[in-house]
Amino acid sequence: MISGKGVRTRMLSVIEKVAPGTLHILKQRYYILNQIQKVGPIGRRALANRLGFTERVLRKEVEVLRSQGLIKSSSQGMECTPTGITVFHQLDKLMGQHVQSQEKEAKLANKLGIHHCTIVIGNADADLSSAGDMARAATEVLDFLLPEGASTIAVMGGTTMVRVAEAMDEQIGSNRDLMFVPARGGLGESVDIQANVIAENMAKRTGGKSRALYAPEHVRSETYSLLLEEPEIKETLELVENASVVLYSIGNAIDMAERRGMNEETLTELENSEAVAEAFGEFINLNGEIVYKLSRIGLQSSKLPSIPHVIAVAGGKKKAKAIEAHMKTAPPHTWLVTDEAAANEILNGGNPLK
Amino acid sequence: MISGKGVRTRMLSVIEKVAPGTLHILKQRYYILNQIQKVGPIGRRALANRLGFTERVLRKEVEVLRSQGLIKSSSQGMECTPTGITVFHQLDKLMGQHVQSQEKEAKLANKLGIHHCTIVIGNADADLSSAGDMARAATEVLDFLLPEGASTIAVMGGTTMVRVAEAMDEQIGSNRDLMFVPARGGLGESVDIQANVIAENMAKRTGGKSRALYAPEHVRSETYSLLLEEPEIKETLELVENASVVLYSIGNAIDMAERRGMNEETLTELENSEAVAEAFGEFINLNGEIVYKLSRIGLQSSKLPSIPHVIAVAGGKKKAKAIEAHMKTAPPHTWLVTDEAAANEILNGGNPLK
DNA sequence: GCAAGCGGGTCAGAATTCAACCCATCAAAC
DNA sequence: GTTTGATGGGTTGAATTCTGACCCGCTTGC
Repeated sequence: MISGKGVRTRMLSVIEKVAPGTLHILKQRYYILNQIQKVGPIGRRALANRLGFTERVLRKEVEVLRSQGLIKSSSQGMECTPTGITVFHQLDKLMGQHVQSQEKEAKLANKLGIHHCTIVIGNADADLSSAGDMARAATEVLDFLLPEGASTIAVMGGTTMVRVAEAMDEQIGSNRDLMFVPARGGLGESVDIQANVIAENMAKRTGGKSRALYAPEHVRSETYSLLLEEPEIKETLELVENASVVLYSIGNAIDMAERRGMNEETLTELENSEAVAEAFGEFINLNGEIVYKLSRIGLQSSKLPSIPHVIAVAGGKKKAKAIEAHMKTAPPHTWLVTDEAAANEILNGGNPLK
Repeated sequence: MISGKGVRTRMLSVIEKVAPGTLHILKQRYYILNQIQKVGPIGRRALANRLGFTERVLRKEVEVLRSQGLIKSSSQGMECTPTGITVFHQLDKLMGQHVQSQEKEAKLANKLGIHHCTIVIGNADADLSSAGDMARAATEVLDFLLPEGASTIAVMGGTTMVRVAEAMDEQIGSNRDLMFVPARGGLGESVDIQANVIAENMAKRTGGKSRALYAPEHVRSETYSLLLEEPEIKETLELVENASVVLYSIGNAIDMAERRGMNEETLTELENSEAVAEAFGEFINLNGEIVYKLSRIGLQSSKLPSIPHVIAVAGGKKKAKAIEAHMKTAPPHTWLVTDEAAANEILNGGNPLK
């Protein structure tokens, strides 16, 4: 028998699939109703500041809510009507797990210019449990976004992704026909954290299939074009381009460069160009500009906008700058899974009280 | 225990309340997916014609659906992906009763420039049962739109509204605190079909409250302003202006004029000005322009855009022209409840095959 | 009385939507 | 083999909406 919670979750999932962005709108208005109800009569500017919205955006939302008779305005500020309170409670049940840290998630998503983010408790730098929590949260997001039937999921490598793979189980694969493919060729990492291995591991855990993508890192351009014509590689690359989800992590530029054993010269180059973040083998500076690129085979970050679902997993205070930089180039529908330490750092320089 | 259907209905209702317009979007895409799946590979123009959308609008919708991986395009046209079929079936369960006549409702709503309409089987001119069906459909729409808690409903008079009142029961009133008010003062009708009586009847049937609005029809302007200051009238009028729903019917201009015993002179005037429809005591021509107005006390049609929910009930082949004319001035969020005879007449001059 | 905070108004530029085209291409009919 | 019709996709300009940055009059609490 289907539980009420199951019905609701599945239902929102379908709606988000058919009308992408609805969940975003519902979340925003949920946060607004929640705050208005909790903080009592409050003004537009104060509320906008609280939720990290601009005044004008919040104003438009508020106008809708008022036209629906959910809130009313007076000279003291805005407050919920009885109808508004009732609707809020229903909405509360409806949204369930999708609104946890609530205001903080809204503020963070807003600041980063993306629609959704999930914040788990802790600091991935310090305690291992929050890394596991992020991984679990990532699989929940995946479970929410994926429809029944066949889907292709492009995955990247890295230690974070290893954890995500470990958090997966046959629940994800039930009623689904999943194909995991590495989003990029080898990036010089050690074997156990390579995308190939992770894709295979995910497939094993969820009862799905996987493909490998073996492509040497440094090749001359003639070899490169020949490689792309290899049937096996070509097929896999097509799968990657048409994937319905891409699952990846964001790293610190210097850490990643070292882990990948890049030479002294390149390291200096990266430092000079002020690279702070790495994702998809691309090193970017604080402005989100690509300053160095590894391996041209596989998914480029420029292709992300055309992938239906994009899930980024990264946490820990030390990764805050990298996340912030990366999100400047990420498409708005990117779903970030992070932890409180990173969130606080991004929002207000690490001060959780502000 | 809450049935699955109940959960779904209530849930969509909450979503529509918080994010008005969502249901409209879901419906549109439901119709599109439905057609694409049923008719097989089909082109943009052919599909747009089928559903009564303009090509450009359908194109935007289709682009969203494709970006979500629900449909794919080839030189033969568009068709559903396996994912799309699965999602459609889920959406089908989800929408349930909200999509009955499907394509026809979409076409009609589109042609009239409104978001929703409900079409019941039959011809209200010929058989009485479809008048009852419309009334029942209207109460269902009301049940869907109304939140829990307190709401004010402004109602008009007329035989159609009498039927709507008869279709109401305590189900509508459960968990709700309803107040029915006449939207307008007396319009010269016989007592049993006056808004006052209908409001009282609705209140009785749903366990709610009602207010009366007694205001003479023809008054000099001094008397008029004095009347508006009468506490009892003033209060009721404020309730009307702040109503969350207005429920009314549309009539044929000449029929209504006769029923209200208007004099020969005025009748001639109406004929000369080519009045075809009447609603809210306002007579309008084919272009939706007001050519004559009864009673200036109460809700004006110009105030409709600011009322959260607007439900119009009118059917029968003879009312087609009136409905069409009236909808030219009605706000887009008006929800029309009509019958097949009127719908066919409006869509293609009465030919149901076209 | 006064300042702070409130809702609401305004206005220009950016972004998006929409209609009305045209075009190369493909498939089926001739 | 050619023609014809329908396909998806591109483009352009008008209309609309969104959004940011203001200002204003008002109420409220000090």
